[in-house]
Parts: sequence; C-alpha cells; structure tokens
Amino acid sequence: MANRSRVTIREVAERVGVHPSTVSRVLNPATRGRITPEIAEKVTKAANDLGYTPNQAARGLRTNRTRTIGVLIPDITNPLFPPIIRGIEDALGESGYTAIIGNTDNLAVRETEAVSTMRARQIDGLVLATARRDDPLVSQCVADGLPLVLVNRTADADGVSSIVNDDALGIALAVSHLKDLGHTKIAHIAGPLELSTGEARQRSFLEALQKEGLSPADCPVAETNAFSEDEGLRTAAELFAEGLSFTAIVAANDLIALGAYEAIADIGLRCPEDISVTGFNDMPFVDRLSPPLTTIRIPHYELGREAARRLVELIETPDSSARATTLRPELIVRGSTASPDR
Amino acid sequence: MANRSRVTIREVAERVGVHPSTVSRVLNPATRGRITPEIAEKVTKAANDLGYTPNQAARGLRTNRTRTIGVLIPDITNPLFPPIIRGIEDALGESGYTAIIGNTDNLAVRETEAVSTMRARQIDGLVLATARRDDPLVSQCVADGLPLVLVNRTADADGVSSIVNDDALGIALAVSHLKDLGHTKIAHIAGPLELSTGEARQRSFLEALQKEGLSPADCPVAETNAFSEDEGLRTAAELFAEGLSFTAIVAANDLIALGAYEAIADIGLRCPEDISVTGFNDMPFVDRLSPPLTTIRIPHYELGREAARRLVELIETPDSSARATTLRPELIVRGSTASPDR
DNA sequence: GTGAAAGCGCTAACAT
DNA sequence: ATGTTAGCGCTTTCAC
Repeated sequence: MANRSRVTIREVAERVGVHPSTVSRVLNPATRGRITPEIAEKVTKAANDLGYTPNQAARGLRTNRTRTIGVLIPDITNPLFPPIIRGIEDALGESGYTAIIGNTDNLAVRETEAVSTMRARQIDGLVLATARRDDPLVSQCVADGLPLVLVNRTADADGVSSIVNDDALGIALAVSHLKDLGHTKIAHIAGPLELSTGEARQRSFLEALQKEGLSPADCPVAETNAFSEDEGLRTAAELFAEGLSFTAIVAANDLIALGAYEAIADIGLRCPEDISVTGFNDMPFVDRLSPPLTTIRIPHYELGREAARRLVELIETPDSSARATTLRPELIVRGSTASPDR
Repeated sequence: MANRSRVTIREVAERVGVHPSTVSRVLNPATRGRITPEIAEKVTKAANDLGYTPNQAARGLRTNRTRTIGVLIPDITNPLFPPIIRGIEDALGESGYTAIIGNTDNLAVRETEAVSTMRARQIDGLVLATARRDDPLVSQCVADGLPLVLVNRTADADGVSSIVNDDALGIALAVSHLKDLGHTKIAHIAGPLELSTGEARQRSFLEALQKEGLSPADCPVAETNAFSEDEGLRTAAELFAEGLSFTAIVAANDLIALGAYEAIADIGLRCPEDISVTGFNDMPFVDRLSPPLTTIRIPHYELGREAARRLVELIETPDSSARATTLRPELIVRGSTASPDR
C-alpha cells in the first residue's frame, strides 16, 4: 500500500486508459451495470493493484451523505451501554456506516455541544441513548428533519422512532416472582421520573401490584434522582428509616439494587433472608455479587442493533415512518430473592 | 437552526457583503489576525445568526486533515476499555478531534478491515489498543507513515509511541505484598505471551521472585491462551491438578483471577484462607466480589488521555519522535489476600 | 456505454 | 487587508 491513502480515481483511470467517471461508475454498485464487463474487470483489477480506497470526504461532499452517524451516550463507562454500542456498530458496519460516539454525562450542554460537532461532520442521522421524556434535543432534531432513533430510553414526543425494552413486562416479571415466593409487602425504588425508564417502571410497578392483587398501602414507592448506587443507598435507607415493614425491594435498576444491598447491610439485615432484592438490566458481574442478583435481563446488544438498523432504514427510505419498538426482557432468578421469613 | 446544516460560507459572505475567503479567514483562528476587527466582528455575528457550521468534509478534502482519528479496541464490552476510550475521547475533544471506534474481537482480519474503512475516512492517525508483540498492522502503519500510538499493550517493534502501565512495578507490588503476608510459594497465571502485557507480567514475576529472595522452584508459572475467566479457571485447575503446594496466586489480570476463584472453590478450598489471589487492572465491581479482589489499579482513563494527547502531538508536530511512556499502577489491598495457614 | 464538464464547500496561493 | 482563482476527489448530469 502506498504512503497514506493517496491513490485517486484519476490514477486508476489513467492506468486503465479510461475516463475517471467510468472508474467511478464501475466502483459504484448501482451504476456498475452500465459498464462493459470487460472494462469493469480491468478497472477493478487496477484499483486493487494500486490499493485504491475511495475518499469518503470527497464522496460525502458530493453526495451530501457521509454514511456516518452520531451516537449520544450518557457514559460509556456505565456497563449498560457498551453492549448497546456494540450492537449499533455491528449493525452499522453491515450497511457501510460508521459511528461517532459522544459521552454527555447526562449534561444538556454537552449534548448540545456534541450534536453540533457531529452535525459539522455531516452525520446522516443520530442515535440517542440520552433522551429525557421532555427533551428539547429530540424536538430539535425532529424539527430539523435529522433522522433520529432513540434507544434504551424513549421520549414523550411522538413521531420519533425508538427501541426500548418492555419495562412493563420486566417489572411484572419481578413482582410476580416475588409474589410467588410469598411476598406481599414489596417496596419499589424508582428511577428518576423525567426518564422514560424511571417513569414506566414505576407506573408498571403499580399496575403489577393491582394485577397481583397486592395492596398498594403495603407497597411503598420511593424515587431517586439518578440511576446510581449512591441514590439507591440513600433512598433505601430512607425507606427503612420510615419504619415500614416490607420484605422485598424491586429496584428500578441494578445500580440502585446495589445501593439497596448496602442499605440492608447498614441496618444489620441480610439479603435475601430478611429482604429480597431485584434489579433491572443484568449488568455484567451482578451474577458474581454476594448474593448474586436476581434481575431482569435486557437484550442490550439487540437494542443497539435494532436502533442502528432502524436508523439506516430511516436514512435510506426517507418516507419510512416512525415506530416505537419494544424488546422482551427476561427474568433471571439468582440468590437475592427468597421466601420471606414467617 | 435551519434544516440540516446547509448554511455555507458563501451565504455568510453575501450577508455581510464580503468575499467567502474573508469569512474563511475570520473563522480560522490562525488567520483571523489578518482581518480588520470590525469586519471580523460582523462576520462572526452573521455566522452565528445564520447558524453556520463549517462543513468538515469540505474542509478535510481541501486540507487533507480530517481531525478524525481511528481507535481499535478488542472489545468495548470488556470493562477494561471504556475508561480508556473515555480518556481518548475527552482529550481529543479538547483539541477538536473526533474518534471512530472499531471493535476487533482480537481478530486480525477485523483489524485489517477496520483500518481500511478508517483510512477511507481519511483518519489523521490511529490509536491501537489491540497491538500484539509482533503485529504486522503496527509495522504497516509505521511504514505508511500513519501517525500511531499504542495504548495499554505495546509491540516489540521500535519507533512506535506507546502508553502502557508499568507492568514490572505492578507485579512487584503484588509479589511483595504476598511476601509481606508470609507467602513463599506463589504461583503465577500468566496471560498470552504474544501480548506485551502477558509477557511483561510473567517476566516481571520472575524478576520479583528474585528480588524478594523467593525460590522459583516453589513458584510455578502457567500460561493462558487468553485474558479470560475461562482460561483462568482452566489454568488454575491444571496447576492444582499437578499437586503443587503454593499458597497464593498472582493472576495476570482480574478476569484470570475470577477464574482462579472458581478453580479454588471447585476443589473445596477457600480464598483467602487457603489460597490468596491477586488480580491486575482493578476492573469495576471487583471490589464487590466475594472476597473483594486485591489487585493492581491501572490509571486507564489517564492511559487513554495520554495516548490521545500523544497522537495529536504526533499529527501536529510531524517531526516529533516516538516515545514509550509508562504510567504508575497502584496496589489495592482487599479481601482476597491474607497470611497463609501455618 | 463512455467521455466531458461542472460543482459539492472549503482553503490557500497569488494578486492587488 | 481583502478579493480572485484554482482545486482537493468525487459523482452526476449532459452529450455523443
């Protein structure tokens, strides 16, 4: 291969003795048919020999399509997101697209910033894993006609495509599992209600109580300000401080569940002997905790794949309409849930 | 903001009544000085009003610099890498660069593929977290004059910049800690020797034994084929099967240490009562295992930051020379190490 | 079926 | 200090 990627379509054309546009036509699958097979053959060979690689910047400038998409993630360091990103990148790769990732740390400023850098790079579309229920960025993108898919979290605005897990099913599985074990007093530590996941899981918890015939009066709900271990600890501790007598906690996600573990240990109780705990997400290594965490497994990788596939569809079929898709989660029973003491 | 990013430098120029090149000069910090402040002011204002964002594709085409760099990672899903990526992206952002990430799953084909897509996208340089000691891709990039920085792992080839942790120090800390606890028979489960980390840690283990005055005859070394839990389990089990009498295991990384945990449990022993274990990396959540893992903490985020800074330097100061930098790791003592039974 | 020519948005000589 | 001009590498009309 020559120094850097400096072989141009012109050099290939000269080598074969045809016009650059002929080379372009050969190399573009859509127009290859119009070229005499014999010439096409020679061009292809010359391109390979010279180690030609198309300059995407030039192509993008001409076609107004960069085959690059932006992905906004709260924090790649949160083990929830890498599988989603993998799914996105793997699916994009299959369609010849590439992703640019931006971490926003859940900061609106950083989101705006990231989107403008990405737009400067002429992204063809955007996958947001950062959506809040009421998210100006979402409305902005919709207004600007930028192809957009939300993943993991959705937004209240309609007309937006989204791929999320079925929170209602997940929570129902958790509550039903606890009820089957004999729990009747179950607490819920909810995530932030400005996120669709926080709100949906809380709503689903209340619905599940009703479906299972459990009394909401015995089943307290507390809200956190973030899906974090610290907030889980703080909120669980508050719940205990109120002197309520629940025997199980449905945490809105695994990190909150970890916080609950600590709160339980702090007041001298044991999980699962005294209090059962369920999480949500099935993060890596929660099977190695003590006790191993009973949780709801979300197909994160598939969430990412689907989001990318949907986005490519949106980009390449401009008249395709927005759809909200939901993927099925699964209950994973481990050691953090058991029958309540009686 | 207008529909998509369609405002061009020409429209800004027309709005102000100057030539497009003037606008270009105002917007480029390096040439802004040559423009009358008054005009510069007007141009800046107009650009803002119109919501102008430079088209990076066009700029890149012209300047042959895209301010995009490629990052090759074995697998973003391995918790080791996200902090490195964060470090890279944060540092790049400060210099106006953007990263494209590629996962290679340690497959040479995927590495080659990824690099050629990235080159088609005219990357200005490459950060490799995938280097093997003998890595054709590394030599290739060096030969092609593509600015390159290796991170986490290095390669044997010289003339390449790299940012890695000080494996020798890390292993020395682990061995010395175990010796201080009273261990004299310490096993090492090495990583793959074709990776610099595997080889360096094994070599450093032998050096540390000597420094501590321990007998290599009492300190078996076994090699794995991968830095994985499965390989750790398999190799530790083999070590036990040979009937050796060591009281501690220095694992080449945390995943291998996890495998060792299992092997220890499988033969009915306990950690740390019967066998102490140390890891390497301090992955997230190893503090939550039972027992919490004593390990070597590597400044992953800093590794990434440094790598990106170095790469930008290499790109912007072409005559800057290759350097191998090493960052200090730290011993984190937790519950998996204790004095041996006597 | 292929060549000619224009132009995507920008920057960098060169001119004034 | 600013305008003129050309061209980065590619695709896409429009001719023939």
